[in-house]
Amino acid sequence: MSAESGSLAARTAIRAAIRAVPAGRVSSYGAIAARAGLRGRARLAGRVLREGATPALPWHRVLHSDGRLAAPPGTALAREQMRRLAAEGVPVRKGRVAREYFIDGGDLDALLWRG
DNA sequence: CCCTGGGCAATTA
DNA sequence: GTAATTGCCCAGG
Repeated sequence: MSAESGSLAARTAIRAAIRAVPAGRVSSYGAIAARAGLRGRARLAGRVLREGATPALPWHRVLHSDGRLAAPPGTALAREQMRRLAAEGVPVRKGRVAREYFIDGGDLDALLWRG
């Protein structure tokens, strides 16, 4: 059975994974997708955030594996993301967040942050 | 140590 | 076939 049989199920799992990220911590698309059981579908996670961004969905806690913001600097979106992260105690320097703030420790191999 | 550029692999709508 | 809020590699300064 292909896990993609239900894109809806995949999106639901991704949303749950994002909501599982506590304030003051961030995660990457890859980690979110893996956490949702969709290892290797980081892109799907990004699309879910972009298409299904809801107030209850902490999209601002999802960044690139490098720690950079998902949106390019200069955009209202990036500004909002940096602003929210800083409000939670996550300093953003040059549109980038320190790896120590990543819930996965900065390694997709060591993710399993499902604690 | 930090940053920039370009390219490639895989998946979904 | 195209585009997308990806991830990782290499090289240079």
